[in-house]
Amino acid sequence: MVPTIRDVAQRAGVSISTVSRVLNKSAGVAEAKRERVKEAASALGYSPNPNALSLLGQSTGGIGVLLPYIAGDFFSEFLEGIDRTTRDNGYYLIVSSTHRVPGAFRAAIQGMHRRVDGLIVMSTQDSADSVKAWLPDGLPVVFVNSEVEDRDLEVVNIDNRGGAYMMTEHLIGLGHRRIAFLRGAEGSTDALERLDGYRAALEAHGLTTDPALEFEGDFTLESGERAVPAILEADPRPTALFASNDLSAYGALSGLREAGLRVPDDLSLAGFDDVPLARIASPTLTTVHAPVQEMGQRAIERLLAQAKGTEGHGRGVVQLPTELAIRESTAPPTGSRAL
Amino acid sequence: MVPTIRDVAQRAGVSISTVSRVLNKSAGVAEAKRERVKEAASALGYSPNPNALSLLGQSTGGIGVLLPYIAGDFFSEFLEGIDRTTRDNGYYLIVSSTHRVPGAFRAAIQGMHRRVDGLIVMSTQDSADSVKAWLPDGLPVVFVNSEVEDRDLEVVNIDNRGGAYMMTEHLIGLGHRRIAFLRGAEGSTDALERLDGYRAALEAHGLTTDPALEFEGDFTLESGERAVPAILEADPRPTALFASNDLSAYGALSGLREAGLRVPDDLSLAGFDDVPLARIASPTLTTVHAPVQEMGQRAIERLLAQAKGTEGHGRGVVQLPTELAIRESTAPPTGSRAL
DNA sequence: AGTAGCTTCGAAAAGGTTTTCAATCTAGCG
DNA sequence: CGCTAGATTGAAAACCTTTTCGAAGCTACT
Repeated sequence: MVPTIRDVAQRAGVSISTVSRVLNKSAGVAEAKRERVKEAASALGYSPNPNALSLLGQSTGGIGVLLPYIAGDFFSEFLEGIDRTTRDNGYYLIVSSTHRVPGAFRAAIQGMHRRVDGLIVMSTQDSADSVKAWLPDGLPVVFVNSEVEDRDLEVVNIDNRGGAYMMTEHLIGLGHRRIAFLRGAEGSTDALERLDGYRAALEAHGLTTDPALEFEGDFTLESGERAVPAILEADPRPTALFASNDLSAYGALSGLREAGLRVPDDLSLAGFDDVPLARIASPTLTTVHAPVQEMGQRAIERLLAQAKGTEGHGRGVVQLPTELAIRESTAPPTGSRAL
Repeated sequence: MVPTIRDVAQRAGVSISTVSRVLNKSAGVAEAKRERVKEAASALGYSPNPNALSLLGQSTGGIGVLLPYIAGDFFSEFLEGIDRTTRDNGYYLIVSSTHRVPGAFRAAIQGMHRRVDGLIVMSTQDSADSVKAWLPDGLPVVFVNSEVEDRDLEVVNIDNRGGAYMMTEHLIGLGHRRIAFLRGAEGSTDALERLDGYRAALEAHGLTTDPALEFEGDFTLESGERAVPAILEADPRPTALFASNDLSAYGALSGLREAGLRVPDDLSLAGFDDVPLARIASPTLTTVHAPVQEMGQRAIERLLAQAKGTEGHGRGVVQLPTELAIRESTAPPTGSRAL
């Protein structure tokens, strides 16, 4: 059986109050007893029952993380970023994924209630404001990669719009005029913001946005593969494809290869996220570098600050800047020249 | 404030015992009161405080997962496999990673103690038997991908040795005679078993193992890249490279390309794991398919069975079979012909 | 020497729940 | 009508810890 404070007290010949006092370094206990208690505690390998602590209203020591998925570079990198900082601060991580199932969010929050001191929520489906409504009052929360209206919520976002804008400009700069876009998952905020950046850049450069150039996708490899035939049938055929994320870009790459087209010779291809393999697999992928691990770190830092009450400053939205990673998969369109 | 059972009792005009009885569907409560209690509970949005439950010695509802890392296809796929089954059974997931730091394991276990009903441990560093020693008695545990001697421990492994053996045979079958091996992380069990399978296959086919053909690596992209110069300097130069995992295989691929060599024309390349991109990125990678998600599922199923006491059967080691995924990156060596 | 004040420590409450035990009430049977 | 068995319900213990409160013992000052 696991030792309780009572066992320690008995072994040291003192009351449980004294044991508690010694172990929590509070007020005066005679040196002799203090020694005996310490000895007894370590001999028994005692550690306080965390449930009892939580029940007393002390912190639970848990940080909840709610994600759409766990697998995949994007989410797992993010988790990794959180994990380290969390543990360094003596917290542990409770993770749950929703798989974009409606209602799963609510259930997950319900389940984490009173088990965690704070929550990091990546809600790509519901807006932060609506999720906020299911949250218990007073629970510190940091939203990540989420759409938000209430300026009083803490949010750490990646600058999706800016990244997509830059990438589109890069393609335009290479001389592309018909640039197709492979959309992300329906209802996802990232997907929308990236699309938005793409459109804005086109318009800023005097190119018209064309719904016929925006193809359905959902961030998966398969969706990238599936989209290729339709893209190739567009008339006139686009000279570049900007995919909403790297994974679907690779899917498209596979589909293009099957169709006998070469990248970037026949078609330029760009992604978003900068997964580790993007700079390795051939052709190396031009993409928008998203600081995912950093996003995790920032989120957890702000959450801990909030939980410890040392907040006050810094409410609101943080936009982490993205960077272009220009690699082999983009080039000037055949028969034209870059400016 | 969050409602407690007392609030429900008050609102329904009964004692807390009655509320508890109604909510736990135990013995007879008059129909009228039963109704009133149910109504009050749902009106208040009451749910029992999980800490109080845990304190009573009931289950905590938590399942702990200890991994070396979280990021990366291998680990995150594994987590994903666990996550779903866990949630479907009403448990939640506590995740911690050790980053292969010595001692981190012990600390993590300490932290999870009494917060979880069971543990899934992927210990690539310490053997399962030695980890078992730090575990609290009576805590259900399933080891995963771990070396084990004690036949009474529950273990779910991937057949690393068999997979590496098959892959090596595949390369030999193509006509390769000098097959280099890129080792995995120092001290990792997977790494050792895969190396073992490679060596065994060589010997079984009358080829001598040669330490000069076994190159240092640690499962990372970078280590694959770094190893290339040494591999190319080996005399005579190997005609095939079998990397301990896909990631380092891609690293090697990048290094090879930099050196001006083509895969598989100048050198065949094989990996292990079968990450999603392996069948997409060019050239598609010949690799050993490891059923990682399934491993997660099996582990959690056996753990839950153990926790619920419905075990009895099935102690011991389960080896999940691996399969060859033959793709473009392997071919007969130049100037020779396959049998 | 008596007492005020401090140090040291134990008893007990609180936190939320389940479960056991005891009590009350009702209905049925003789 | 009286008694017993069964149904229904509430009080209280137990889980483990921290913290408040109060008591006891001691020192030092008047």
